[in-house]
Formats: sequence, C-alpha cells, structure tokens
Amino acid sequence: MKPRRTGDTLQTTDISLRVVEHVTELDGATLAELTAETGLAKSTVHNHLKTLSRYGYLNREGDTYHVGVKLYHLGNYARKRHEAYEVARAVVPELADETQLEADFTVEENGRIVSLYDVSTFSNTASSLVDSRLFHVHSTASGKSILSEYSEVRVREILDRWGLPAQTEHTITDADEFLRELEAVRERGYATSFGEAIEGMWTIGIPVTGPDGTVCGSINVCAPTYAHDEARERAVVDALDEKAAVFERRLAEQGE
Amino acid sequence: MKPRRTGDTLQTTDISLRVVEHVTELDGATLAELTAETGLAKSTVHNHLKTLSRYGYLNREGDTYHVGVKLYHLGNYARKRHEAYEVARAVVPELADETQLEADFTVEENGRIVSLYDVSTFSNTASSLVDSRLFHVHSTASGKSILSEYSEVRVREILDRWGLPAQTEHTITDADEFLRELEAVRERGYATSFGEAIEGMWTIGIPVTGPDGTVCGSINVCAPTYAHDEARERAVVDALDEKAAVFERRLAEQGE
DNA sequence: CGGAACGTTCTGCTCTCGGGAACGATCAGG
DNA sequence: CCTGATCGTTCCCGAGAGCAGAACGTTCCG
Repeated sequence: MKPRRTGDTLQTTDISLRVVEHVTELDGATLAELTAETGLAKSTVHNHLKTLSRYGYLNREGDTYHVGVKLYHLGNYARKRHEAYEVARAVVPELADETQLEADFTVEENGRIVSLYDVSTFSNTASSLVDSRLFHVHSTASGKSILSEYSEVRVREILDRWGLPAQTEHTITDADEFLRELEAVRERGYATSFGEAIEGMWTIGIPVTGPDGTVCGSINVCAPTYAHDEARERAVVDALDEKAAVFERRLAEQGE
Repeated sequence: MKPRRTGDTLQTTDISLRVVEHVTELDGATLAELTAETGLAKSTVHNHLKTLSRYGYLNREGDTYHVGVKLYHLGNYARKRHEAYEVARAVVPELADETQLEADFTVEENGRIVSLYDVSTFSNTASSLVDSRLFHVHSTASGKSILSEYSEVRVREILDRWGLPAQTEHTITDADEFLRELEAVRERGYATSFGEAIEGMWTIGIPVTGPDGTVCGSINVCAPTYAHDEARERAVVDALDEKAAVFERRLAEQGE
C-alpha cells in the first residue's frame, strides 16, 4: 500500500527509525506533526514515540519531541572507532585552512558515504542539515574516489543495493556509465562531482589508503560551482595530493 | 518470558534498539555473538541487523557489525540543540582545569541523566563505556542536583517511571528517603553521590539555572572516593559555586 | 460556554515478525 | 581430498504484535 514494499526489512523498526529522522528534519516535532508527516495513525506514532523515548533516542519536552543526547554518546563512540579518525581530525583542518574551502574526510559504510570529520566554513545550520544524511556513492566525489579502488563486483553490489537515483540533472544514473567514470577517476587520480549530488555544489576527492593497503576513506574539498576554473581545480588537487600523502604517512605511524 | 514484560512499548523496536546497544557494548559483534547475547533466534537477529544496517545505524564489516557513524551526526545535532551546550563547552574545561578533576555538565532527558559535555582526565576507554549510558537520577549527584529544583510531583513521576534500582550497596532505594535527600541538597546548596552509582566513585553537582528561571542542567565534578576529605569537598564546592555563577551569567548573555 | 485541536487509551482484525529447520559456504583437521 | 563443525542466509508457518480507528479527557481558543 505504502511506497515501501521491499519486504526484506522490518516494518516496525523501519517506522521507528523514520520517526527519528523526521524529528531531526523538523527540528523537534509534536505527535500531530509527525502523524501528518508520516501518514500513519495517531496511536501508531504515539507508540513509537513512547518506545523511542524510553531508550533515550528521543526526548520529550512538553509535547514536543527532540533527538536525545544519548545518540551523541553512541555516535561519538562510532566515530572514534575508525582507525582514521584521529588523523582526520588533525589533517582536515589543515586542508581547510590551506585551501580556504570546506573540507572533510569521508568513509563508506554499507554502500553509503558518511563524513567522519568535517570543517565547514559556511553557516553551520545549513551544513548540519546536510551532514545528518548518508550520501550516495554515485553522486559524490568521495563516493567515486573510494569506489575507484574497489573491485567491479563490489561496486556493482553497492549500485544494485542503492540504485543510482537522480539527485540533480547532472547525476549519473547509469551503472555502466558510472563504471566508466570510475575508470576515468583512476587515470586522473582524483574524483569530482560537479553539481551531481546538490545543485551548485562542486567537490573534489582523493582516496586515502591505510597501512593494510586497502582504501579507508577519502579526503575532499567542497566549493560552489561558480568558483570553478581550471587553475583552481589544479591548485585544489595539488593540495589534496599533498594532504593525502601526509594522511597516509601519519596513519602508518599511528599503526606502529 | 524475558525480564521485560511491560507491554506498553513496541517489542520489535525494543529488540532493534537493544541490538544496537549490544553491538556497542561488545565493541562490534557477529550474528552468532548477538544471538547468544540476546537469546533470540538467528533469523530474528539477522532481520534486525539487516534493517539497522540499511538505515546506517549499524555498519557491516565482513561479518562483524559496528555502530554506524550516522549516529554521530544525529547525536551531534542533538547535543548542539541544547541552549547550554556552547557555554558548557567553555566552562567545563575551566572547571576541570582548576580542580584537576574530571568534570561534566549533565541534563535530564526523559527522567534520566545524560552528559552534554565532559572532560575526562582518566583513561578514555573506561569513560567511553560509562558515557554511552543513561544514568539514573537517584544515584547520581547530577540527578539529585537537578531534581532538587523540581516539584515533588514531578520527582515522583520520574521515580515511578524508572524506579530506584540498587546499583551499589550505598544507593538510595526508597522514594521517601530520596525526597528527604533532595531537601538536604536544597539546604546544603549542592548534591553528592558517594559511591551510589558506581562503587568507589564520588561526585558533587550543582544545579544551573537558565535565563528563564528554570534549572537547565548540573555541573559536576567526579573523583575517587578515597580522595575524599572535608577540606577537599569544601574546595570543590567553592569551585563549583563560582563556575555555576559564571555559567549562568554567560547563559544570560548568550540569550540576548 | 462551546468547539476545535491534541494527546491518550482501548479494542479488534490482519499481517508482520519471531521461531525453527533446512540450505550453503567456509574452514579446520584427519 | 573428504568430513564435520560453524556460521550466515533463506524459507515457511503460526501466534501474537502492531496498526488503524474510534472514543475519551484535557487544554486552549473565540
């Protein structure tokens, strides 16, 4: 009945997690707002809110629900767990500082892209909205950069799982075309996304390889598309190349 | 059959969230480990892992599941949402520095206590385990400190909801005794927990009042019980008093 | 004072989800 | 190279959980 009809995911958990997401997006929401947003029955949403609150995932203030701070502790732990976290925390600000652009380090989790550490020079309200999301691999520079080091079967697995939805009119929506793009990334040595994920947003990314020889993430720089020109692209790529080398060296040192 | 038999919470979501918690506690876990840990059927756990992974709450690496970094973004947002966050980030390190002890700022959410910002001077592995949890109000200095400003009905509501489980042999387990303790806190001006939440852990907390006149959290200091003596307690309380005043002033300034 | 809006509670029907077993793949040891 | 153990995956069925809808209680308007 509802759009979701995959069947291979638990519906109840599905709804719960979606409620959390809606609460985040609405920056706090009441029962009535959430029933309107989700299209579910009042009593249903009510039960989910109750359960989520009990576990500290949501926090009720008056009749408004907000995301619970408990999630911070879980998430902080998740972030620190990554081998590259400490290095990213040191290197990403350097990169942002040198290029005077937004910079981040991203990793792939379950076929999606998520930022492990970022420095946003722009307004933090706008970026916080973007940051809470998981990004698609096919539309981001970081996704292309990381997947360029994966085998074709692994790439196809990810594409099959998540598809290649069009997010702007520039998004690559064909799997074969995407694979050719990855080939180009390998030859060029860096990946770009020119308004493919978000209209007007231009990003460049380079894969970072861990001491074990496998790619562990991607360092990226982000700018508005109107700031693009050949010279700048070259300058940014040089900075990224240098930082990627630094990153990998420090990762190796840390492993000792 | 299982200990949980309240009935007023969604079982499926319940299990899902508990799986996330187990994964955290085990610092990454496989399907087999989680079935053993939860006592559920393999296929059941499998379904939950699948669903949680799809939403980025968990991340599968080989056959091991870890907490997903997406939670960091949700949690970071939850933390920054609090009016007191920015001030806490500034004041708590000062307090830790001056007292040379562990310090934090905590808030109450859904009748539980959670840390909004903390500086741990001890090993971060041990504290990270503690930090991911929600604390009970009745056994912590921060809980007493915050609840000392609440009305009796509100306090009783919270106690009814969560009970007063004995966490050490010093934990207050009687509601009336707890209310008398709150009375003592109000007279004394600060709250303590002497090994009531964790054996050997001594904490002192003072409530912080926001510009609107209601309590918005508690600043606390934490030390081992063997470090306790009259003089030190007096010194710590003085430091806390001063910092609480600073905290409230900055909160008011920020509100302008 | 009356009605609208919202959260809460209750009940019954349906379909989800949990259990169990069978399957497949991987690995270690004889 | 075969065999048994271990672990993840898939399938199927029945029980009961969870969703919907309506009724109730409260608050806040005009």
